[in-house]
Amino acid sequence: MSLSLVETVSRRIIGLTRTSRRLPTERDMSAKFGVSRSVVREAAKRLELQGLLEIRQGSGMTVVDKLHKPLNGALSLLVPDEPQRLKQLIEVRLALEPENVRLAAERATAADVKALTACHERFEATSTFEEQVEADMAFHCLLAEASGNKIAALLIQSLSELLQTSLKHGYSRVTKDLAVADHAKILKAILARSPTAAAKAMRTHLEHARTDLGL
Amino acid sequence: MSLSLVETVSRRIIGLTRTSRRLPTERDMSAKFGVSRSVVREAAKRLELQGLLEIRQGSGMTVVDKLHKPLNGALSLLVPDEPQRLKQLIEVRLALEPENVRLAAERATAADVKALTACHERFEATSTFEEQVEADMAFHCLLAEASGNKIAALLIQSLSELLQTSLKHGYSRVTKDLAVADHAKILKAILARSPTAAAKAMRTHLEHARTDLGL
DNA sequence: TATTGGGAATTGGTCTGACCAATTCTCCCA
DNA sequence: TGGGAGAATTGGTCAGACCAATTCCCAATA
Repeated sequence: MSLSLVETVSRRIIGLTRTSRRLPTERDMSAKFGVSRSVVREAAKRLELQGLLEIRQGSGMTVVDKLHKPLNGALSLLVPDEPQRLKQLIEVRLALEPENVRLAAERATAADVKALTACHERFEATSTFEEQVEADMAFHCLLAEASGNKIAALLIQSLSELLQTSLKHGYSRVTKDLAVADHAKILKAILARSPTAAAKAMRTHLEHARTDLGL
Repeated sequence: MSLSLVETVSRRIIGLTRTSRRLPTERDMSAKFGVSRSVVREAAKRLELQGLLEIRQGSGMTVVDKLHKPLNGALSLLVPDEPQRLKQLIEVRLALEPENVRLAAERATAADVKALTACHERFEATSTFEEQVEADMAFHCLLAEASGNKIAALLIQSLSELLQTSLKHGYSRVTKDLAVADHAKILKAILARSPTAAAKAMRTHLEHARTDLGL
């Protein structure tokens, strides 16, 4: 069973994404690969759905790195009900994130720590709810990156985006200061290279978040 | 900003997937929706990539329920190196699965328990490595289902399939009996409605698995 | 000289119809 | 009744035309 043309062209386009932020046009790639424009379209659309490209009519194709996007789509389809999805998202984070920060306490690089610290300071300075959610989620994503586990990082990125989307509908934060304090404890534990303290602080933080959201 | 035709047709096709296991042909849907065949193709291809359809040349389109597939694809692209991916998969499972079985101990239905028991017995009866891996992974997927958290279930399904794919390359099991005993302990803890014991048993099991794989 | 607006060019989105490749169905023969 | 061959069906690819969104370029005005 040989590869379909679309699959073959998809792989060739992935090769192109490795060397340039902008891709040739559909027509150019069609000529270059010796296939019809519809095959190029299908291949490109596949890569768009996989989070590797962004395609704009009249503008062309940009290479992006959003491999978590497919999971966003899948989870939205899986649990269409938003409150229910929010509840399950929190549960999964309660599983994943303590372990992430435990690993982060062991593995975080100087660059990780620097990014986390900067993000934490940014969070402290936020004023609108939207800014708070964004900075909060960004901190969590950086923690997952610091774990050194790419799969965990992708999962958290997806979960965080879905959470952000859900939180845009009908929620408000009354306890930002508590979250800031929680994050500080997590960061402190990581700086101290104390996995157990980091995991404990994260559990506490997520339970606070769960309470905050009335779940 | 209005929906593209492809997006609109995708949604209409999703509607069709709710009522039938087989879909009309591209040509039929093209006529029915009043759009060109290429739009129907793109819409159908999107749903295929999302794990909702299987499309066969000459045969047509079958509705499936494989929402975890997009994540499989994403993770394969994210961590192309198989040993590295295996390592990270185990780490993520070490985070997710103890929490899954903790919830399962609280929430498992009679049907969950029945399915787990049957799966466990099937695992005991396996002889080839391939059968063992399949039954092992099936047990884990059922545990995640029993947690009542659909998101967790999807994640475990994806991780399990990727694990299975990886294990097809150059691994062999020398400690099936240990795995069977581990599973029995997990099942027993769930039957006893003991979340703490279940989580502990799962951690032990996964550490055994990690050792087994030499990671 | 710099900025803005309008029109042309470019790029993706959709359409149509033709033809190719894989699967299924039907009919006929042993 | 079962198997094989050919026809029909279904998805995969091609080519070219046209539509819709964006970018680019040039000219006019401040």
